[in-house]
Amino acid sequence: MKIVFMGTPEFARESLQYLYDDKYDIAAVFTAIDKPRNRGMKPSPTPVKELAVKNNTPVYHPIDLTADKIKSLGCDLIVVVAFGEMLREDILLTPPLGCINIHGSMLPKYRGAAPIQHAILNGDTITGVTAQYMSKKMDEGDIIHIETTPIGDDETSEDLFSRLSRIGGELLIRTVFDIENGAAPRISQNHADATYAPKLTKDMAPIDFNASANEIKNKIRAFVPWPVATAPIGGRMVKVYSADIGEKAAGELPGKVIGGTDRGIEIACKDGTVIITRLQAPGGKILSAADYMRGNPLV
RNA sequence: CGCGGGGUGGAGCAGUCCGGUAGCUCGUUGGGCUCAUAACCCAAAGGUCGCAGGUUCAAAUCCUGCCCCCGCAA
Repeated sequence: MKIVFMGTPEFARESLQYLYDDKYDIAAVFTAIDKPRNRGMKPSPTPVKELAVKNNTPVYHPIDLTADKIKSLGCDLIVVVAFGEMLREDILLTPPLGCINIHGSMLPKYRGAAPIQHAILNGDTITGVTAQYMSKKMDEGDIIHIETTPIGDDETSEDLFSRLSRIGGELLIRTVFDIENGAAPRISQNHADATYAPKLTKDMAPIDFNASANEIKNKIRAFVPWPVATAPIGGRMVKVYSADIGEKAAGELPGKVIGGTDRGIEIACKDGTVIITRLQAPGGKILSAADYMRGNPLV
């Protein structure tokens, strides 16, 4: 079983690690080009590239991605996990066993770039990982397996990412095994139930306090570790990393900083209050609300 | 050489522009008050002001070099 793996971020790295651990023959890895990242903006390799190099696997970039190239690699199967590039149809048709993808939601829910964040943003209590055969259109392929998992009340996208990346890795192994043995199901999606999960952007970060406490808390959880929800406190925008729902009834003007308690910084919203418990001032570290309040004004 | 913010008792910050005995909130320790308290009152301890060099009668503060942390990019 010879596999070509395509992926870019941490989430994909985990899946690739599972393939290595199970001794699959990785003919080549495709990943995004080294991009300027981190402080200093120096070009650095993607997590997938780092792992591939460590395992002496040839690394290619999207510019090398042609059907001829895939043919020359002689692979049986292409595995795509969070690659960030669409595959053209001629490439999809090249490997004898097809192209499969691991997606961070229960398809057809949350097709698109940010399924994990949107599941939390919407307050879902369950999500999952889908293994699908890839089709021409994004995340519309036939489903092979779905593995579900509950979402915790205080779980952030960061937490869920790390859990789903492991679940995804295990699911991938199971899926590849089934394909190898001709036992993989193929269930077409019910397109009428499809929802979409577009990429989050920075301009979505400011919290709208005219929303309910529940919606605000979900947004805060969904936006960690990026782009991180923001709120105006003490005359500047601070990043909010966690919050609880207050008990007070509605009444104050939404967005008004009511005050600080031992639990955190309480801010009015549409149907009550939210209590910010961890936050980060511009240029500063992430602090508990109690630490923050010792040296920073609330108004 | 990409851009910007920051490093000050245990925690979070002010003071730096305009050099002149290091301050605030909290914590810690001791004492007091109280039926009682994480509340209140009194007191105390605790700091090479990131590191090194320079200027100066005098440097947290001005100059030079370095280290570390945070944000911008996804």
